[in-house]
Amino acid sequence: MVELQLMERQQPGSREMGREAFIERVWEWKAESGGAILRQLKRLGASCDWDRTQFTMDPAYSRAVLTVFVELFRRGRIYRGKRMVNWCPASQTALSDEEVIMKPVNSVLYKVRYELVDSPGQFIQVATTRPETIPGDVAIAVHPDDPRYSGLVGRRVWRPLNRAEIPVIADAAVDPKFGSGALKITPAHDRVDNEIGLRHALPVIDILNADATLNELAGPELAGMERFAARKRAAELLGSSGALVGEEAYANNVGYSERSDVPIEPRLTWQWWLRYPRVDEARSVVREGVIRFHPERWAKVYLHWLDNIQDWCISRQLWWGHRIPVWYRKGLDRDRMGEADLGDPAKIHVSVDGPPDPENWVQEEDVLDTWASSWLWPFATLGWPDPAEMKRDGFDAFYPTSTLVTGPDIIFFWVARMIMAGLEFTRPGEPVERRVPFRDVFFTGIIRDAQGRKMSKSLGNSPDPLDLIDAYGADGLRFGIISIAPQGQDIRFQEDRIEGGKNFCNKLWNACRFRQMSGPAGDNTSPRSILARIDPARFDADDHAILERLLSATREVDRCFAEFEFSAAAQALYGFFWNDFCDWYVEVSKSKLQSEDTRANCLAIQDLVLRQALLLLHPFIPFITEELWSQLGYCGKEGGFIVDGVLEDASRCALALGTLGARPDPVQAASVEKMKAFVSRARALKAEHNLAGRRDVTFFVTTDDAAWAALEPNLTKLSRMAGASEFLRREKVEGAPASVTALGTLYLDLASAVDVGAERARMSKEIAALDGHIAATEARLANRAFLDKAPPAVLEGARRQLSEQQAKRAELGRLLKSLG
RNA sequence: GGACCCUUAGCUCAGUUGGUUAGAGCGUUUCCUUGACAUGGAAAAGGUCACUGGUUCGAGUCCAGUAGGGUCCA
Repeated sequence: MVELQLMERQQPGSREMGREAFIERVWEWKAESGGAILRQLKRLGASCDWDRTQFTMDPAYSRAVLTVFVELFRRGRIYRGKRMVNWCPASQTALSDEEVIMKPVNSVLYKVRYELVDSPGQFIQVATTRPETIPGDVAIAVHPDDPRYSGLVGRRVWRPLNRAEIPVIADAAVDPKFGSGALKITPAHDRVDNEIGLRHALPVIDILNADATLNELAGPELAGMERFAARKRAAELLGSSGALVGEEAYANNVGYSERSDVPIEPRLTWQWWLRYPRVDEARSVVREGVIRFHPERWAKVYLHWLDNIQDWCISRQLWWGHRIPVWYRKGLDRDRMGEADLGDPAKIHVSVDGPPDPENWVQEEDVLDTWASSWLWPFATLGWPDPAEMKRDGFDAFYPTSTLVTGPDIIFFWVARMIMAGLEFTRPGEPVERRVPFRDVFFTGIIRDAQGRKMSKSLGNSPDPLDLIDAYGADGLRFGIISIAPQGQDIRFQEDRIEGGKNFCNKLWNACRFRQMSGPAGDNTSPRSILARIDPARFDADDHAILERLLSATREVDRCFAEFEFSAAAQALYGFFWNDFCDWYVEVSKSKLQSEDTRANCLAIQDLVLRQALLLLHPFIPFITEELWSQLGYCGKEGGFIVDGVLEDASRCALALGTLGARPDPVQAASVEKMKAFVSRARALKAEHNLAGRRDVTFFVTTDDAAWAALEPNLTKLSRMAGASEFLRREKVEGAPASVTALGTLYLDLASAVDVGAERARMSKEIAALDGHIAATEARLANRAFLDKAPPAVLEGARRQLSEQQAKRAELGRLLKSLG
């Protein structure tokens, strides 16, 4: 980033400014951008312990990183070796396998023939996408069992570029089905070729410079050229010499540098390598559930990576980072160092503080891969390795941490490595349960844009959270995002959902405002003081229903948190608050508040419900809930913030209500569902007859005594809800638009002008649908096997359903007939 | 090549041991500014749950296969 910034500002690059000056620049940049991220988190309402922010380059943390290097070196897990690495020619550093991104590329496959030395005019043909590497060829390899080439193994061919004799060898790694079945071997520029070269003791011809231009070993025609220009030139040279037999389009995968997005070069260089510690233990803690992944399936990805783990290239040819704490004796020829020399204190010094006589030593120039510092995060942030600092920072209390929240894209980079580091370095000798860095790992979805693309700086498709907060509020953004973040799936960013989050906050605000306007505040300072204002003897069905729903919503949120289903929790709260509380209870409250009998109770119940709702919502929308908590007087005499409030789980809430004798009655609660449907049918009748705006419509009801007994005490509320002047019970009604409900048949009193045709059509449609359901239910109940095998509750349900359907069908048939 | 995920309303997605007539938000249509809220209320339209088989009394849900899309690893 800093290199980019320097380029944009047309300032001197890092090489010109030198190591010291460059590092200083990076610190400046870190101060700016690191601060920006913290500001974003704070505005989002993240409740972190801001006094404990740390950076991996801080002195104390840095000491932990170097200590780990020294320890791992001492334990024989770190070594220096000249091996194939992924080389980024743009930033001129090695990369780990995890930093290489494979991309499908449309390449050209060149078919090149190599002439046999002892038999001019006879050729062996190979296919390659990289003809510019031919000067680095040291052999042609074929599969030992390939009959086509059995007579050629051991003979020699002419290398067509930078002409020289090279042998034909046999190696089982060659795929006889690819191309012609013969492979050119370039040990300096391909991993597989390198292995084959080692097996056959072939020489290595490195034709590339660090910047991926070709060097003099590539021969006079290609030396000095850039690699892609050299590829073209090589093809031309092969063509003019007759070695090029043909070319065809070819789709293959090419590794790109994550750092600078150019194709990487496999390259032989001296690097520092780590043999991962605790691989088996890291496998078993996840397999056996000491650490649990959510969603669970990521464990497979993790285990697969561990099963195929390769040594980690931890050195980088960069300036910014933790400089490797290795010193070489002055005058030592590093290229000729062997494994044994690493243990020779006369030649090499490895320590955190450096050698006592620095004038005789030269420090390693390379720095560590950034992940070689991040993997220590769970304990290096808690004072490790210094016992006094560990005590001060609370290592004993906080390690292992509880839950790591992260993205699945860094499962190898970070999660797996943190687990291994924790197991290796913390609490030696103690059980794994004490050494793992965390117990649960929650993988978030990756936020994509509306087209499903990953957000990236180069696409410019990532919105600035601060802009979104300006437009929708931090709470709106939080609630919107969480509501579109299903467990385990990537998230498509849609701004209208963020707007939905804002609208929900607005709804919450207004509902609380309604409470404040409805009557004087009672004592809200504790659940006990609110319960003391509630008289269960005065409960009506709606009171039972809202308390019942409050408990079930709380239960659902409890469950969601236990299962890491945050989106489902937010949706449960949305539905409860908007549909159950606002759309129904607040509306019926408008009647209840008119009567002295029910008024105080209704206000107290609202206070109770709002208190619990705010507590439940607080983790999702912290700012607005904190404000409302204070406004509605829940904070108590001595102050107190909701963020410090205690959220009781569903069973404790039920217990508290039970103690008061206010346990919600499920039968009463269920009757409210019928009344909601009743009101809904009444509204629909009005709407169908263009009377939706009228508040003075009369309805007639034909029903039995039991249903009327349920309706009668609620008629005032129901009239208000339906926009009716009244509901009148009748024995018989003729020629009025009607609707069948569980509480009786509703008739719209439309003295004049019933559109008989439209009514008949509407009713016929409803009857047809019902007939379909009845037939299906009858068929199920007629099935002997169903009767024998289905559980009684299901059978009972089916029978009840059938009788309800039949009753409704009969009533609709009668109504249709009465229309004439 | 290997592994995993996805395919449900116009769009984005829920649907967790198989069990009444498959849900939500947004969008669409119609109506409504009534004293919490038009950032709102009411009503409505809209789905052969990708396809084909199988298991089962019963499948959006379980199994196998096919097609399409995505991700990771080689």
